[in-house]
Formats: sequence, C-alpha cells, structure tokens
Amino acid sequence: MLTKGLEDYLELIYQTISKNKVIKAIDIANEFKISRPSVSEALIRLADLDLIIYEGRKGIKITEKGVVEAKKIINRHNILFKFFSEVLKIDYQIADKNACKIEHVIDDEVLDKIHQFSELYIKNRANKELN
Amino acid sequence: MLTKGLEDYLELIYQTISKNKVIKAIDIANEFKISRPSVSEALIRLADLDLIIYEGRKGIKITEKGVVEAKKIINRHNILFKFFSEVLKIDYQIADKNACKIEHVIDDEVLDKIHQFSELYIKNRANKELN
DNA sequence: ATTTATTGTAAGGTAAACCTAACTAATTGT
DNA sequence: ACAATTAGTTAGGTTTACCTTACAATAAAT
Repeated sequence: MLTKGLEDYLELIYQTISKNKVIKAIDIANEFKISRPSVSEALIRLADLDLIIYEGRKGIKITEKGVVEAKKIINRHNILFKFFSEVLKIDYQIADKNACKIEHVIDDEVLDKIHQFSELYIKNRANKELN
Repeated sequence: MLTKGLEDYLELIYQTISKNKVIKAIDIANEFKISRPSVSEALIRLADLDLIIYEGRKGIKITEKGVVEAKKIINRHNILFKFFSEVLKIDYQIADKNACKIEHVIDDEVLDKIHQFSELYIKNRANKELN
C-alpha cells in the first residue's frame, strides 16, 4: 500500500503532467521541502510499484496504473475540499490543507457518505434560494 | 507535541480511570496490539511530558495536565463520531474507527465548524420531524 | 569550449516507533 | 511457602522516512 508521502508525490506528478508541464525530482523536493536524495528514493519506490516510469534526468512519466491511483487520491481530496469549503464554508487554504491530511486516512465508506451528503446539501440549498 | 500513538494511549488511560477502573501497561498493550516494551517506553514518555505519573507496577495516574489533554482529544473524537454516526448515518464501528484516525490530523478550525454544523443540522432535523 | 551551476545519486547517518528475547520482580494458586 | 504465572524492564534489532556530505553527470553562461 501507498504511504502518505508517496501519495502526495504521485498526486503532484499527475497534476503537473495533466497541465502538460514537465515535473522533475527537484520540483517535488521544493514543493514538499524534502531533500533531493529523499525524492530520488521515493521516485524509485513509485517506479517499483509501476506507478511511474523514472529515468533520472530523462524525466518522470506516469503509467496507466499511476493515473488510476492518482485520480483516486485527487478524487478523495476534491470531495473533502468541496465539503469543507462549500458546505462548512471554511477558508480555501485551510480546507485544502485539511483535505490533504484527511485524504490519507479516511475510509471509502465515510468518504462516499460525505460525497452524497455534500451534493444533496448543496442542491437543496440552491433550490431553497430559488424561492 | 503529542504523537498519534501517545494521544491514543492517553485517551485510553483517561477513559479507564474515569470509570474508576485501574489501567495497567499490559492493558494498553492488549488494546492497541503493541508489545509490552513499547508501552513501557510510551508511558515513560507520557510521564516526561507530565501527562501521567507512572510508577511501574504501582500504577498509572493521570495528572491535571493529562486530564486537560485527554479531554481535548476525546472532545475531538466525540465531535467527529457524532457527525459521522448521526449526520452521515455511518455504522458505529466505522464511525469510531474513522474518528480515531481523523482526530489526530484535523485542525481545530475545521473541527469547530463540523461541531456547529452537526448541532444545527440535528436540531433542524428534529424540528422538521415535529411537523 | 570551458567554467559554473544545477540536478540527481551513492553512501552513510538519525530518530521514531515499533519489535523479540531474556531477565527481574511481583502476584497468584495450591 | 513456594512454584508457576504475570507484568514490567533491559538490551539490542528492524523499518521507515527522513537527513547530510560528497560526488557524478548534465545543462547553462561566458
């Protein structure tokens, strides 16, 4: 299973590549304020798990499996972020920071309920405002 | 700062003592499925932080400071548990398990909002049912 | 084209939170 | 009372996720 750190790195890799940008090991080091050797190690681990293809300076590519995994993580993040910011009206930065921490520990069953609840709540609120 | 593990152990110590029961190192080991030496070490650490008074076989006592800290943790747990079980209608066991994990990472600001939201939501639902 | 700066790797270290095995002290059963 | 069991400690080991220092390879600047 993927650790919190690896999930974070994969998330950033996917998001960067999605924007047609290139991501390098040093970008991950800077983003998460960890050393270059630690990133090196983490990337090798992600490659061992077939989530990325890592060829050092030649670049970082994400695999099919990596995309699936990254999307799962981002989906968790987005559900939590939406609930925090739109339902609870929490400031974006704090909503994001907490989504980032909770996305690694919450069970799918709970996440699904939050998702359903959020959608319903936001829809109902919108209907109410029409009257 | 208290780590996840130490928070969990302190929580159990407080809850057990609150019920006028005696808690021993081995109870903590059994509850969390960790070894006796690991508990020994953790209790020394909690004592170093002035959260408990630990005298080996003579027993574990909780300090004023420990009570304050434990109550904070339990409060977080209860807020999350109530939200999960009463608002989201999640099964007790899963609600408890997730509260247990999230209580260690969530920010106070988010917790407060969840608390307010839960109370309001439950109250409104009760009023609706009266009509 | 060389020098300089940047990026990545290798080697080895640290701290946290666990572990096992072996020992000691205290409690319990007969 | 004393043997057996239980509880806690000591000593030393493992794993994970970091770190620093030093080096190698590539890219950029002059």
